[in-house]
Amino acid sequence: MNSSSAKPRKPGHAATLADVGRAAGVSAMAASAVLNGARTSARISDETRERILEAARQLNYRPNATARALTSRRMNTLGLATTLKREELNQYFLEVFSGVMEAGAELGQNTTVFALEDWHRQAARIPAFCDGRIDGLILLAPQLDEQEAQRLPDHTPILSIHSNVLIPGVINLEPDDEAGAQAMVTRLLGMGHRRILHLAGPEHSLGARRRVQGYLRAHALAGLAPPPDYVVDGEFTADSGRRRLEQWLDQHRGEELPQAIFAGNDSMAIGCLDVLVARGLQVPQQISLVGFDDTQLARSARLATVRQPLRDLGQRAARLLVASVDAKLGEGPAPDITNVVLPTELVDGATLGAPRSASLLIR
Amino acid sequence: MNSSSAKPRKPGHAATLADVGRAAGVSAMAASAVLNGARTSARISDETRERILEAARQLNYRPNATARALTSRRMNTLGLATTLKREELNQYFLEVFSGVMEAGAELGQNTTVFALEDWHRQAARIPAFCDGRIDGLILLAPQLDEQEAQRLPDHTPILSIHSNVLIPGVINLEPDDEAGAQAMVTRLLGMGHRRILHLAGPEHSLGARRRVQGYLRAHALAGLAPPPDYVVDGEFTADSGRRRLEQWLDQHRGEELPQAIFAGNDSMAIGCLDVLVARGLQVPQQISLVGFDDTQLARSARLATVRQPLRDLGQRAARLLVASVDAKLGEGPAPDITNVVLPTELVDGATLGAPRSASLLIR
DNA sequence: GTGAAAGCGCTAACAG
DNA sequence: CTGTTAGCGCTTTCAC
Repeated sequence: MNSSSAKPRKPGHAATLADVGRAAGVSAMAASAVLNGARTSARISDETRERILEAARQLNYRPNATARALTSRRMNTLGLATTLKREELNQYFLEVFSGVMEAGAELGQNTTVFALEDWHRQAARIPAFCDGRIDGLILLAPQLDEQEAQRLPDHTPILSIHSNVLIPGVINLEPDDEAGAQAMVTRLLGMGHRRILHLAGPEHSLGARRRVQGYLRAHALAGLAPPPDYVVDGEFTADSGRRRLEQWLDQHRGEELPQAIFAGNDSMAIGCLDVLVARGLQVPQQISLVGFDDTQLARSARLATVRQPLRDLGQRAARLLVASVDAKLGEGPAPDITNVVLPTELVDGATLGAPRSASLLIR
Repeated sequence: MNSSSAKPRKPGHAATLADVGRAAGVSAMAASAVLNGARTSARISDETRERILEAARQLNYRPNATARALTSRRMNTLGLATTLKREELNQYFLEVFSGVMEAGAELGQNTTVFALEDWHRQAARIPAFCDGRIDGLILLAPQLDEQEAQRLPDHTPILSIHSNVLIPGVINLEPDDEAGAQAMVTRLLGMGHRRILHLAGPEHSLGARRRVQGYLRAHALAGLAPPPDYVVDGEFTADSGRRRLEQWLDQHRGEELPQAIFAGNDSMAIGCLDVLVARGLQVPQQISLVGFDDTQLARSARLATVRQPLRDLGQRAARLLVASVDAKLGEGPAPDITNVVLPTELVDGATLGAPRSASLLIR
């Protein structure tokens, strides 16, 4: 047996454990024991161990992750499922993703992203993600109905962020949408704003609905009622913000211009800003504009907004999910949490000012 | 043998091929053949096939990706390695990533992201990514020296975007940095700007250096020379843009204010904008500001910038990489491309205007 | 101290 | 047409 010559593999093949063993003149599992620092390795002679380590170094040995996963039932990879539109980058995703990556990396986890075009249309793809390539799955702002939620696989730990429905057995993390919206609108009202247009997110988004509730409650608590038709549904994208505001302004031509716009999220606010600038309206002198989320867009546009702790949400999600995975593999206690609601806070910006005193009509 | 009863597995285990076979009263490989639609399956009786399909449906069978990968040597997953700073989200990454996801998804590929803190310090981690969990790796704006490049594993196809060095055997995609910078500066000069401060990216970034070259060449071609100390190195982050500009302005107090700032990328430009606004300077009436990249930040801040086709870069990367993977597995020809340079284009914005006529001193 | 054997879930190449 | 066998690379258990 040519056990001495470490035969060079043609490029295209990684060295295997057997290769290392062969090169070191030992069995593959002796190599395995040494390279894993397993307790078995204590019972291997120092000389042999050295030879094995040297051979591994020479051959540039890297354990194959898929083979390892097959036995350990673990890939050390987290999945993050989200909708990513072709047209517009999702800043909300980027913030959460970055938190997941960060906390995941600290726990030795990689992150794989699954992009869905639409939760309802593609819900059937979710079980396919849980085919062993990831150990746990984070659903980012999923919109599933009861039925779809029931069909989620139960052999892979799942966690949702900002979910539309509470899914049994699935931890959910979310910001306090209603309180955040209420605080922002209360602030606007406190500054004297009375005609506050709310460009809301989509009808089917629970978070969007809660922000509307906050908007309404702030008014109610102040003993006020928003003007009629002052809540408009949109899509959580800049393009939607742009189009909906245009449309609304066209429909309300000749009426008094709102004193402020409270957009359902930062992207929509950016879309609104485009429209206002295009119409030559001065922000915030003639009209104030605030968003929701506190993504980087808000910071770059100097937008006043409601901060939700997106990065923190992502970090917590990763940590809780890893704990769930550990628990499933019998390596720790399962997190005894089901639903976490994180607080929001108001963020100042250049787009928020006192309401104008003069009357200004939409044209 | 209790071959008839599909014994319900305790949750926590996915159904295996053997389970399906057992439930259908056939062998695992009969099940495999049917479920893969392999040509072998043509030779299985319709009745058996039905039973197998039914059992699979009942058990909610999903083939295990890691087991499959072990034989097929393919995970259908692309890796994307990048630096992600804790403090600041990388918009450049988001754009490219989104292109990779998009084109990858069309080819049935998932995307796993690997975050490095620093290319040099963590270059040694790269081979570990290529341990079978991904089929090919994209290096996003890597900064490797010759030695580190040599140590890249050769058993996994690798492709770089905007690489610092041309790595043998690694396809590289990049924008035409120099031409883009030159075009922008030529435009500024054409509008009458003469004192154009260039806040460049880091010294060790080839892209940043090329942008400086473009800046200088534009001047040279116009028969002009930039004022002394008008090229300043920075870090490609908003924070760096902020700090470096502050610093520079402090050092040049009492001198004439630049007429324009050409930032090395959009993030830096946003940082500059913060400083200018904080100092009460009007953009673009008193000073123009332009960036580079055309990320979403530019759009939200209405920043004039140089567009590099980041998304397209990502898409091409994914397609070329998949082709390389196919080729490696003997399923197609290898792409015969080594280096692709994509054109840039100028993007208008609200931060670019004619140079002020009045003199204005830094204070 | 070290090696042999079995198995993770799947597929491919054979026999029956 | 169907079942058996072997093996992908690794780990774990158990003899030696």
